[in-house]
Formats: sequence, C-alpha cells, structure tokens
Amino acid sequence: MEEAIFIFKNYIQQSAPIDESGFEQLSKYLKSKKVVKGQLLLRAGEVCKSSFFTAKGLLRSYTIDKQGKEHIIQFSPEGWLVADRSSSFFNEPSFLYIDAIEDSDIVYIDNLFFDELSKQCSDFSLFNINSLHHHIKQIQNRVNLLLGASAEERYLDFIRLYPELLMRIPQWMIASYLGITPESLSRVRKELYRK
Amino acid sequence: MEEAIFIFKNYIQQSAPIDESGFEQLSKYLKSKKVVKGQLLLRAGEVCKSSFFTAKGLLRSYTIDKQGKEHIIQFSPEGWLVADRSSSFFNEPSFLYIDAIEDSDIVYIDNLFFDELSKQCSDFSLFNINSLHHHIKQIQNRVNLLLGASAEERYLDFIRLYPELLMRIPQWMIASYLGITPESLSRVRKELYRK
DNA sequence: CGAGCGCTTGATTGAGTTCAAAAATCGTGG
DNA sequence: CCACGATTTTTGAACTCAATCAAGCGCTCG
Repeated sequence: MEEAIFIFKNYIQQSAPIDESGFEQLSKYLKSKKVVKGQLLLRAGEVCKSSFFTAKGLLRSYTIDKQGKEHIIQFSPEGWLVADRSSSFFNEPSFLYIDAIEDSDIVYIDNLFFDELSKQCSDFSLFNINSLHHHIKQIQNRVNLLLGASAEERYLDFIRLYPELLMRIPQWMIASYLGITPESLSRVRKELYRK
Repeated sequence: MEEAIFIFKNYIQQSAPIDESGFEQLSKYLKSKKVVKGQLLLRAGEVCKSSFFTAKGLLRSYTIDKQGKEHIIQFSPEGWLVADRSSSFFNEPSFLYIDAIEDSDIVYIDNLFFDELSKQCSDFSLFNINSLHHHIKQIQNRVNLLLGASAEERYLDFIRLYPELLMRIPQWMIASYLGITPESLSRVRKELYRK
C-alpha cells in the first residue's frame, strides 16, 4: 500500500473501527497523488467530487472575489482533510479553489468513499456529525473575529491557533486568511515586536 | 395541543414521518412559551440546553465583544429554529445571547428531543445532516461577504436574502448583522435611494 | 405631551488600503 | 556554490471607507 494511503487509513481508523478487508473494498475510491507547489486540485465552478487528505505537505482553499482578490478560507497541513462540503453535499458548483502551497502527497477521496463508510460503520457517521459541528464552530468563530476584532487581534488569534504553520506559510497568505493586506500585516507585526 | 406545538409538529413532519403517538411520546421534551419583546432565552456563559422554534414572532441571536458591542448572528422568524449548535453538541458554555425582537410564541425543544427523534427516525438524521450543511453554507457565505464585499454589497445581499424581514427589524439591528454602524447603514441607504 | 428611542446628517477621526519603491529572501540555473 | 532574477517583506505617503462624536428630528407609547 502506498505510504499516503497508509497514513490515511490510520487517520480513518481513529474514528471508524474498520478492518483490513473492509478498507480494502473501499480503496477503489481512493487515489494517491503527488502534487507540486502551485498545482490546482479544485477550481471554482466545478462540482467538488472528492475530498483531499494531506499525507505530506500543505494545501489551501480560497475564493476569488469580484475584484479578483483571493481570500484564503482554510489551510490543510498533514493529517487534515479539505474539500468544499457544500458543493459535495448539494452537488453544486464550488466557489472554492484548492491548490498546493508545498509539494505534497495527497489522497483523493471520492465522495462515495464516505457514503459507503457511513453505511458500513455507524461510528463513522458519528464522527462525521462531530466534524460538521467542529466546522461550524470554527467558521462561526471566524465570523465573530471578522465582526469584532482588529487586524492585530485576528493575527494573535491565528498564531495562537496555528503556531506550527507560521513558518511554512508566506505572510501574504496569512494576511489573506485574516482579511487584510500584506502591508497591513507587516505593520501589525512591526508593532507587536515593539511591545 | 397548544397552537405553537402544533405548528412545530407540522414543521417536524415535513422532514420526519413520525406518527401521532410517536410525537406524543417525545412531547415531554417540548414546552410552549409566550415571550415578550426583549426577553432573554439564552445568555452567554450558559450551556445551550434547548433549541427555540419560532411559531409566531421573531428572535435574534447575538454575541457581545470585548468592547461591549453586540454583533447579531442570526434572525429567527416564524418557522425557524435557533440555538447554539456548538454549545449544545459539545456541552460547552455558549458565546451567544438569544432574545425576542417581538412578542413571540416559542417552542423550547430540549436537546434530548432531537436525540430521541434521530434514534426513532432515520429520515430525521438525514434532515439533520442536511441542515448542518445548510448552516455551513450560510456561515461560509457570510465569511466571504465579510472578507470581500463593501457595506453596500452586504446590505444588498441581505435584502435579497431576507426581504420579508426588512420592515420588521429595526435598522440598527440590520447594521449589527452586517457588521457596520447604524450611521453607516443610514448613509448606504441614502446613497442607494439616490441611484 | 414629554421622554426616550431610532434614524438622519454633519464634522472629524482613524484603521486599514493603495500605490510606489526599497530591502530582504528565495530559488534556480550556470 | 554562487549569482542573478523573482518573489516576498518592509517602509513611506496619500487616500478611503467606515467609525466616532455630536446634534437635531420625528415617532410612539406610557
């Protein structure tokens, strides 16, 4: 079994007690791929047919607004899954782009994989509901920050939540995630050093 | 059966084919209450033990930030459910306040109601997953607007999505929902008339 | 009928953007 | 391994959108 798939299997087994042969059966829905920095995995307008598990490397999802500006929605380092849940679930065109920030080993997981796994394994359904709630909590927190916190507060929140990503992600992408310009983030950081 | 509970039963039956006696059994988890304008149903810091179904009237959920400013998260008119999903699911203290914008008829739905209903009725589980995805889609859209749209664009989006609420909600609350001040919203509106 | 609340309007301020350019860092081919 | 071009980060100055502060108007409801 390929390394990336193996890592993914371990990830799944944390939440769903599926045996070797059961996993074997579902493996037809999995594809391991190496992607290079900058490579697109999902383009806005497409329906999101699969999720992406990062075995090694780093992905990002982002939107592009009317003025052509990127807004990063999520980073996805090792051990994370990324996809456009809404697009997958409702079978609608996605608004998201997903691409690689680093050369990465990715498992492409067809949507059917999760459907089948849910049927076979009720623990996984619970896990799925759990992760939907986590997702809501995370986005809701982001809304709160965008509504009520300054650029500096949002940056401090980011380094509190994702300290390990700080050195891997270029600053202009962090700025994009925070909803500010790279120049503003640079000034925020300068101000923080001063203190 | 009280009017409000009856309306709620119809609401549930749209998604879960539950019979009269089944509903009867679960009705111990329901309480119908009349609340007056301004009355608090949930306070930040409390664990959210129930959801609130609006049979008649209008609720709102909101947070209060460090500077003491309110930020409205959601409006809940007739036929809507509101709660702090994260708080209910993870059994954590809520960040939300929920109160009544109008005198309202509300059904208090104990969290156990949904647990039981899910067990008895698999259609309802599907409905629940569906509504979690809708929720994610809605919040995600809000993040996109906060990241990439001007005050005017956000207001236009609001009146497109909730035209029927416009006359029922005071302007300063709409401003709070949009993440701007009442003064700014007043100016945005003036500008839109001019066009 | 008056007190309070919500909305508007004006003047001023301020956080963050934009534009421009220099400085630092990265990465890649010779 | 170094050099050079590209990308990223920093810095500066002007600007802009929305916030703040302040005042006045109009409604309603007690």
